[in-house]
Amino acid sequence: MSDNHEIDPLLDFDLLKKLVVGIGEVSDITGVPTRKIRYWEEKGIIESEKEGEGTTRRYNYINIKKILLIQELIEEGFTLDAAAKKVEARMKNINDVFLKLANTASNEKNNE
DNA sequence: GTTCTCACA
DNA sequence: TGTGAGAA
Repeated sequence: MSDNHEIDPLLDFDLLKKLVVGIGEVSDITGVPTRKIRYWEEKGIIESEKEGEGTTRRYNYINIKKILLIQELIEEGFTLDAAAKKVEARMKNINDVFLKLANTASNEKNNE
């Protein structure tokens, strides 16, 4: 217990992009059993990336986030489909907002 | 460690 | 909706 990162993962995009782990790690971190994760993926609720020639699933931080969010919603009583739908909508909305912010920023830049 | 499939609750 | 077990 000597790893005291003073960095904020949410602001370190390089770190975020390096956070691509196997299903075992994801299961370990999120507490969601590997079989559950595969089950969700089988249902089309989440997507994982197959790394190169291997068949093992790899998960980036977005997938992990998705798994965490869906798990929380399910624990709150939502069905799997409902939880997945909500998470999808939330992530899309967030993305849209940031795209608008990016456009606003570039517009102000061009305006000058 | 990972994958899949069949079966069961 | 999620798990157990067997096999590769």
